Amino acid sequence: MPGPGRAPTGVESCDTCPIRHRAVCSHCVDDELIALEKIKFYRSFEPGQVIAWGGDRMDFVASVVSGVASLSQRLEDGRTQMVGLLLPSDFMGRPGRDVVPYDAVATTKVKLCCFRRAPFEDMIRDIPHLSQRLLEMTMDELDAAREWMLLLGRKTAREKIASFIAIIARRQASGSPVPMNGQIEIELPLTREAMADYLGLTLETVSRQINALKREGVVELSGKRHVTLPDFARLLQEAGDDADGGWIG
Amino acid sequence: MPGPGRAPTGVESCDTCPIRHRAVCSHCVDDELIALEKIKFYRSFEPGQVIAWGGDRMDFVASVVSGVASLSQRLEDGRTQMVGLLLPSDFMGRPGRDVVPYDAVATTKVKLCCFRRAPFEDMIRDIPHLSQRLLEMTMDELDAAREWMLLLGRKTAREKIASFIAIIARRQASGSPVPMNGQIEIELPLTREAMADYLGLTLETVSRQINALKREGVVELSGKRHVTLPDFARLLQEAGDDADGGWIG
DNA sequence: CGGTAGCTTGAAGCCCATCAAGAGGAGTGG
DNA sequence: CCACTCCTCTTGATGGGCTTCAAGCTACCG
Repeated sequence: MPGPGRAPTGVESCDTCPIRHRAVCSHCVDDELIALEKIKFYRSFEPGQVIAWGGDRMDFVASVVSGVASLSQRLEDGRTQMVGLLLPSDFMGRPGRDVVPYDAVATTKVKLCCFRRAPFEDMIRDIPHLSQRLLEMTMDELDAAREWMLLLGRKTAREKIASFIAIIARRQASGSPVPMNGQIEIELPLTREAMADYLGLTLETVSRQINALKREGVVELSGKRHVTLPDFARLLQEAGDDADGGWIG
Repeated sequence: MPGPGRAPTGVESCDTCPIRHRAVCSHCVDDELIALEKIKFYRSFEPGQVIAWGGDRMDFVASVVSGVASLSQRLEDGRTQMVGLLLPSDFMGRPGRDVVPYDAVATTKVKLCCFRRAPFEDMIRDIPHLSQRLLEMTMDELDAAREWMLLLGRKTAREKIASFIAIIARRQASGSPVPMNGQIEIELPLTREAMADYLGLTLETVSRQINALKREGVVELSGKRHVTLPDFARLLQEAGDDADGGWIG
């Protein structure tokens, strides 16, 4: 296991930050940003590295700058359910609570923009632009969690896999709507096992269903992780959602 | 189906409101409360009555004053998953969005304290006490949703039922921790079918598992809805959670 | 080359869904 | 009061989808 991810970074400015306009800081203006920059620092993590164990104290909150991290819960006997998938611009941690409730793990190389907890909590209180953006993002996460609950509770294994691929495609398109015609290329950011933990399945079932979709031409695989989608509408149909993907405006 | 639930209420004051200290308004002080009172009105709904259909415009947000309401998502073929269970003091609706993404249904007699959308959104912007409380509540809901995801994705039918009963017991204890010794009496606020929609099961499985727990003395039933818990620790054990119930500080 | 991590594939079995029938209780009206 | 209906819930029988257990495959790295 690699050591702690304290990054030996030089100075990095918010001006050139890739998530400047989507992260928790996106509504902030000049002096607010300067105040944030004073309490921020970067940390990097390697794939598989644990960012925080459930139950640990965590003395910072953070935005994901690049890479993918997951939040997981675990039952005593080891059964694991992923409950959050953090992509660039997503926020990690909860102001007002210093103990992490879930295991946070880097699933790819991850770079975090971290804010020390105490000053960040003060700023949440004092800077409406910050707390309002955090409220928006938390509500978006709640919507996503509820979509996810529908998947976990009611979809078949095949639908779960198709839904997952659709979710990744949409999030990698990042903002702009996914074109319904034309090829779409995506990179799965999770292992089969992590996908199983995301979807409430076993890794064997994940493998079987992915290969079933491949055999039927719904997806094409190059290597284990790279996926080509020849017909996104077909994928959505397999996912069991509405034609438009069931996304909530 | 009964008509719309516009309540012919007389004046009702926040001073005597049962959810005054837990709802979205709980941090508000004198003049803030007066401003809220100007835009509030009450509506009541009968069991089974639809509060809002998914896709509808909703021109208010609301706090649940009494009773229980549910939020549900539905796939095209009719499969239904409950994604929210709203008990007294819970908040309904999302500032900044006027279309409801889920079906909202009263599962018991429900009384809502409603705020007209537009002025409420202005107040969210202008009154930090309001937006900060809403942020807290939204984060609590997100935590609950994630606990729920673990249940949906990884627990057995038996564990789901035990977990559900434990959740209801805790929420009816409302704040104060559930005593681990002594009898606990609860009232199930849902039909078997609604429980099935909550838990990602069929109503037959719900019925079978409840009666299995009864046969084994984990719960006692009087009528269909009233439950006595002779040993709460035993119930938690059946739920598969940690000894303390897996609640996140 | 061996070792390991990630993935695929096969075989067997169990948990839960599905289909079906009936019991219990509340409300209605004769 | 009883017959009737409707709704909720219970119980039984059957089967399928997914898990579990097991083995082998592929790529990568020492």
